[in-house]
Amino acid sequence: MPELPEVETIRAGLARHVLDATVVGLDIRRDSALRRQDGGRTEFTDRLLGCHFTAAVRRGKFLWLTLSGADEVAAALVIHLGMSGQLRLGSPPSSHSRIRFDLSFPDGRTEVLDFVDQRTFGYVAVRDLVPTADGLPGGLGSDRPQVPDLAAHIARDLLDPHLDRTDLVHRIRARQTGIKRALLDQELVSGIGNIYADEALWRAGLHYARAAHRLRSAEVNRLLDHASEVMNESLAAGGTTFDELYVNVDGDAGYFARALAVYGRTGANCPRCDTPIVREAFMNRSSFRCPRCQRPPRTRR
DNA sequence: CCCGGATCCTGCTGGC
DNA sequence: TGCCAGCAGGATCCGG
Repeated sequence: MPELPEVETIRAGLARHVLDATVVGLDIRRDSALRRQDGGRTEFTDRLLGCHFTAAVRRGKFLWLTLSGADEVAAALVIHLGMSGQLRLGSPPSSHSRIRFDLSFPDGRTEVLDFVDQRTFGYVAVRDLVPTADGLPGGLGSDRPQVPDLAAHIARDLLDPHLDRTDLVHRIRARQTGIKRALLDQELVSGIGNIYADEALWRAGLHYARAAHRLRSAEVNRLLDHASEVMNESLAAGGTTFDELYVNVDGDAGYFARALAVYGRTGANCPRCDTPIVREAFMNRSSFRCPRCQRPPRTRR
């Protein structure tokens, strides 16, 4: 399940391997992978063929390759991995490959880039770039103040040097909802998914249902520090690989799964106090927590 | 406007 | 052994 560290690992891989590559061929194997493409496969093909990639950029879980070519409008190939999307370079054919990109490099070398996606929540699309609301760079990997229209509503993430932390804390505390729901809201702060939300809450000793507006600024700041710390640690380990639905562009797994304290560890002992970790349904998904380190809030009546 | 629940999808797993 | 319910969860859509 790619969250910020996994998407960033993939972005860095693309930045290393496909910049300056020209798209010389496309094999669209499943139309639904283009469901966010205006004009469908025709427009996708027309806008992409002959372009080359100029930068690999990321904001939260959104990834894009900026394009240079015949198109007069600034555009990018937007990639959202959903929950099982992968980008693979020079990998053997996969039955879950949705789009294949034939790339040609200035030195004459060729390579195939595959968008692989088992559970099909991911998508790719060529979209226009629009100015950022704050005039600051659109994401990690580019100095241009532009983002794809599709990602214009997505907030900056915790690894973004232009994130306004004071404003973020203020906006989280203005929410009439539980703290985990706020952490997962990509319009508040992007990049955090179920895994890193649970890990950050465990590190901070907070229950997922604690009311966001009842937390002190210092508590929210501490929680965000933990979230950014756990994601940086994961990034250093190449991300979290559970069930092989996440690998980097070279097909390698990440090693952070072994460092998780609570996520997916039902019945295992809390690393801090040895109490068995519990799993609970919350927001239509699983939440893992230590029942001792993360006590439920008293319900108001 | 804000909040929260339902929904899309596929493949694997566990229970009977 | 075979079948089927349940589970995994990104973002988005819609109703209250």
